[in-house]
Amino acid sequence: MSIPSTIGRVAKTLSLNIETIRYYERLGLIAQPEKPKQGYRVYPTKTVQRLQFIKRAKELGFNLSEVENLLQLGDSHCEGIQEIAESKLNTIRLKIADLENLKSTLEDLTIQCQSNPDRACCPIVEALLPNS
Amino acid sequence: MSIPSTIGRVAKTLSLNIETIRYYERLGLIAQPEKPKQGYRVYPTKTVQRLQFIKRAKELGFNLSEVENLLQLGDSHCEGIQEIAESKLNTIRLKIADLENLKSTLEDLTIQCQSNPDRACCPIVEALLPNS
DNA sequence: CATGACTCTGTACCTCGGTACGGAGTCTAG
DNA sequence: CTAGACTCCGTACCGAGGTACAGAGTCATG
Repeated sequence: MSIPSTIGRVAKTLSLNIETIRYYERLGLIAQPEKPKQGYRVYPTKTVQRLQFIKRAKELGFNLSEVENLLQLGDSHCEGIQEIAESKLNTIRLKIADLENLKSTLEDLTIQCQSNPDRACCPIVEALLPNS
Repeated sequence: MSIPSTIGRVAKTLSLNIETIRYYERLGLIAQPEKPKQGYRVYPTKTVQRLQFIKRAKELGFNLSEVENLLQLGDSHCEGIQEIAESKLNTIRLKIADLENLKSTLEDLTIQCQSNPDRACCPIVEALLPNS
């Protein structure tokens, strides 16, 4: 028999807090797993993967309700998925474009900084604002 | 004489809450403006731009202490700026790369979805996880 | 000069995303 | 069989980022 995936083990392998896992369960982001051994949660691989996905999505800056939406993509049966995915994609594209803007502004800025003869000035706020 | 930029007007033009502006002042993100007219804050253009910048940066997913760092770029005098800017640039580049990953995964996914003959399945969680 | 709109300061309160803790039961290695 | 580690549930608490008063003063318009 393989060692059972109890909450502590899952938490350790995913680098999540035990309480966080239970918190996600309370929120309904993951299902409560079977609790055969006198009430201890034992997690199936699917749920562990789901937790892993939640973690990854959060690191990318999605909040928990957005994560919930993303997970719906996997839960539903190819119906209405197109729209959810497309709108999520648009959000992502916009975010990338904005970040690209900010990136090139900052790049220009550091170049200006490097070739700056006097060490006063650095009109950065002025440089950043025209983008918006 | 032009109409004075009181807090309410600034809030309205930037779509910020009045309390939020005062909150940023408490945090030191913006300076307390002159208060000539019997104690009413009157905002110079610089501060309004600064607020605009804060808002923009926040929309891009920076938290307030990161925003503070970004603002330091504009406040300081070309000393030590290079390092701050470079590290901020790296953060941004990583964030963009991550989002690009997620984007292409989602794009593949929707294509798979479109060409899916039966409307069951949609193995999205499985599709997303291999990236991590 | 009064009425309504605006602002002031200070403090209390709210949501989100967790985190910690108490008190009890369970499991396991020696 | 017992000590220590793990888990259960419920509730309380935390930090970040605001948001909402209350009670008082100010300004602008008829």
